[in-house]
Amino acid sequence: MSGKELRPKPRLARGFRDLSGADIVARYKMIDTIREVYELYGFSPLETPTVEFVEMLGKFIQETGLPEEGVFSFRADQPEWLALRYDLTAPLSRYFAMHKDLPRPFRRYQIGSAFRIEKPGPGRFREFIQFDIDTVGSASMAADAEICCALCDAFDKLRLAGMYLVRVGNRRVLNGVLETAGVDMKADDGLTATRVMRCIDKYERLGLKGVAALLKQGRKDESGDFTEGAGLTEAQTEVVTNYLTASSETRRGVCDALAAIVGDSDEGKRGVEELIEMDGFLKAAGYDESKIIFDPTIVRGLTYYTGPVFEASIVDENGGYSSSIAGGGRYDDLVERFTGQKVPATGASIGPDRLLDILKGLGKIEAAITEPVLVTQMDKEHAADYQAITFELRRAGIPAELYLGKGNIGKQLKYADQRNIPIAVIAGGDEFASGTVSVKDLRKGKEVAIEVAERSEWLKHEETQDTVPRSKLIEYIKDLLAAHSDD
RNA sequence: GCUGGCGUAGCUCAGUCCGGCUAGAGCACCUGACUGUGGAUCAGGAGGUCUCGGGUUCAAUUCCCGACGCCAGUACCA
Repeated sequence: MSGKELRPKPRLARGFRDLSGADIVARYKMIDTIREVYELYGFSPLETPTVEFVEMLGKFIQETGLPEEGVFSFRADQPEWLALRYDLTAPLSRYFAMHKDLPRPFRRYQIGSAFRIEKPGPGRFREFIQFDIDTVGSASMAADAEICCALCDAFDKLRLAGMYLVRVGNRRVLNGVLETAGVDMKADDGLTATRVMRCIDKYERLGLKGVAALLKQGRKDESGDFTEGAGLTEAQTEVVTNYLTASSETRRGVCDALAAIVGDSDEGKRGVEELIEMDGFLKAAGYDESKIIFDPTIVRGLTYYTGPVFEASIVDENGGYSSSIAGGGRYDDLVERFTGQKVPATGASIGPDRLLDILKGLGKIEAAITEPVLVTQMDKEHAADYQAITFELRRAGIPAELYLGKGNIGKQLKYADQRNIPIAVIAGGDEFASGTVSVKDLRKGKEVAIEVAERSEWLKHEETQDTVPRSKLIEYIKDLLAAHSDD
């Protein structure tokens, strides 16, 4: 009575959400589908903890000794900073470095939440799931090609065939192009290089002109906010835009076009070579340009990529790329941080939250949850019988629930109605006297209700309920459920 | 982070410009009409520190300042 102002208001921390019922079932279904594909490719599951030392995540600022912004970090019962993982790739590197006896190459898939302190937006949260697949310890382009194929298979299995495209770029090619253009990638700690990546990453949204502006002096957007440019010269910018517009009907054609642009750069030549190799593996595996293409505008914003980079997007009806549903690439330096040894690695990450939104939007996933049969309680003295009926149904494999609240039969049926329960079992004095039970077909009742206005008339509709011998109950309900699933 | 918009019942919102009576509506919820039957209908009920804090005023949900939160755009995102 006095504690009202002490009572906390129920609320959620910014960027977090509750999920329930059908949303979760849909998620499980989607994840299962992808998992089957990954296992078919020979990847096996791995789970790592949600919490890591902030140092393991590489999100630690040397000078200040504090965690970087953007990570959820805290100190619990020890002096060292802990953090919620920021992605699944850094924990994978840690795991690989910790277990020297792992068979190499090490191939795993992992699904789990990652956490980032970022501005939440539509479909963007501070806790989100990632579904990663990686091969650690293989430098072969077959590993990269295979990752792309696995993504395609997963999307196909999710009934997205023909609606997506996996696009592949290569960091080495871009580095080569910049080298040829005379951009000093090592200058100012790679800041210029980073900026160039980020500009190109915005190509889809800003177009060639916007990217060109960003590459040079910078660009003012419509809200008046000025974004600093990468500071390239006119001539250098032209080389980059040339690179971005290199295209061809075939992957091999893109390689040829790129070869002409990278000039004498060894790094660039090697990048083109990698793409040619990938193309060979993809062809041999049977994946043509309808699924996987080469696209120079794919660079990815992250700095750690060292070779091929991938991005899977939904293709809208204008042929544009609307939403990105997976991304990844080769990162040969990530394990080196721990072991000092170069370990080549490549992988990709699907964003299940966004993918699920898309699947729902396209009606590609039915998110129905199985509601149980409800056994209602009418007479207290028959409580044991209701219990018995409920377990009888369960033992027959029929999901069933005994009504555990209080209230008369009307209230119990209302509960069933709200929960979308298909069938209610009703038994009172009449039924017990004659050794029967009544079975109410709530779904049919719902259909009938649409056309009936008068209550008296609605109660007259007797086809929604049947009284059957107790011994026939299971059989009757099974038939009824089967009839439901038919339509 | 920056710019703009918005914070009134569980939800969607009116009222606020131009300060004043008991702050409203729809949906949802609860009770009853209906005794052993969901929906619809009808009648009734409950639910609000009008985001929070300060200021102006006889008087603030309304005007002013600040904080926080939400939405949109933009930036950032190993």
